[in-house]
Amino acid sequence: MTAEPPVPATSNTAGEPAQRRRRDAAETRQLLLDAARQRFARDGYAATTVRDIADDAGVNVALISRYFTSKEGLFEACLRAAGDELRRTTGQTPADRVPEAIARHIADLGAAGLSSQLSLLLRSSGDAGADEIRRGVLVRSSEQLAAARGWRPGEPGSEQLLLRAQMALAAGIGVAVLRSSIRLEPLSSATEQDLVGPLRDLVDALLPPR
Amino acid sequence: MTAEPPVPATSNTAGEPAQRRRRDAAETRQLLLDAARQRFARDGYAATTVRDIADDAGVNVALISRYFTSKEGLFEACLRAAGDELRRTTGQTPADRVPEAIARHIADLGAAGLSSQLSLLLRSSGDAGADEIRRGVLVRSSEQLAAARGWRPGEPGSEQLLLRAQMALAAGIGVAVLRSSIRLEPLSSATEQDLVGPLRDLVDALLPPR
DNA sequence: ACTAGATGTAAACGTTTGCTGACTTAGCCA
DNA sequence: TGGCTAAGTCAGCAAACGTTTACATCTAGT
Repeated sequence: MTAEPPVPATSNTAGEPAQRRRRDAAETRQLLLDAARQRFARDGYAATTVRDIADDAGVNVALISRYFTSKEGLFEACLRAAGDELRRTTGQTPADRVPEAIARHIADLGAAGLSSQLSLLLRSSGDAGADEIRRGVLVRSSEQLAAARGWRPGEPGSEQLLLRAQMALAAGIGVAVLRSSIRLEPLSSATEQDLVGPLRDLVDALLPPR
Repeated sequence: MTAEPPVPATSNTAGEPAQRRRRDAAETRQLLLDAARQRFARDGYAATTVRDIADDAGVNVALISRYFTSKEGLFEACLRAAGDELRRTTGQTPADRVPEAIARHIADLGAAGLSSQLSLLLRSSGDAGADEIRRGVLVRSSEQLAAARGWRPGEPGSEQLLLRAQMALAAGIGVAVLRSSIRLEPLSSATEQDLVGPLRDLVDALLPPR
């Protein structure tokens, strides 16, 4: 679980460390982020304890407070990371490739956990600050999604387009949760190839290509 | 666990009580169910305390243990109620009216809380029993949804249809949560009329009418 | 009217939670 | 090599949690 073989101190100047340094604040931070994202996405905020996260990361509990101030702070950091990831997808993807990109996100159940980053956006912490971050992430992503199909801010009559983009986003997130958290079969065992077809139909129906 | 809830023992012949009887086990049970459903759907299982629920219902905390054995038992009861409601929709609705039915569920943010019953299906309690109930509800509902478009159990090649039905269900639940729990605008303020069009496009794209 | 049992109340129990402060250890440079 | 600081450890606190226990009060049947 945790026992890492002792590693001699390396005077690594530039190269990425092949082995983990025994004390490395940046890496510890990242370990906590990864563990927290998975736990929060799968079990929700309130059901996850800081001791769970610390154990998963193989790190002492007190370091959560040190690096992220509080459990809330850790959650917000996870949310920001998921937001960056999602915005990268909805922003940098050509309009006709969006279904494939969403399918790739949803399908990735692995340790990288793109799917869990999606599920995270559905989890609430009860904290106003975190809720605002999540809402911002979702608004920006849906706006980027809508913009690819012709939506422009304030333009009359294009409000419908934003609404439809948010529904597409909701659909993607719903599928991700039912897959990775609820583990509904056969949805849970479906491969990326199984998902991309229906997702294309779904996205094209909600946001018709111009 | 053996404790069965005490029988209501109301000798009410026919007429519904115009005013609440000062002591009425059946009504107290229902008050707890309603309050719990809303709380669980909006805040999740772990974030909801039994004291919250009891206060919302205007009832003493200890009565949760009396009528539902435990917090878990109350959650399972909520899930069963939501399952009955959902099965009624997916089962009794003509195939071409499914989008309207889903839209009606999602749109209903009121006290009746059809929307919260949908959101509830996305919430996990961490308990194996509750998870099994929820999975059963979702499986049966998606099977009914798929059957309306030609799916038959075990029929080769129709597995795709079940997968698509589950994705449609996931989409509906995702929209419900983003609306009622996350309160994402403009999705949250959209009316039933705003929702039914996109939902029809979505359902028809995933499950083409035969 | 009386009583037994159903219904509701109040207070506390033991556990788990997030978080903190004092402490120890490792890494780095003079 | 010493020593200073960053990084990590440890034990424990106060609050909140679900649940239980002992008690009070209402209702229905006789």
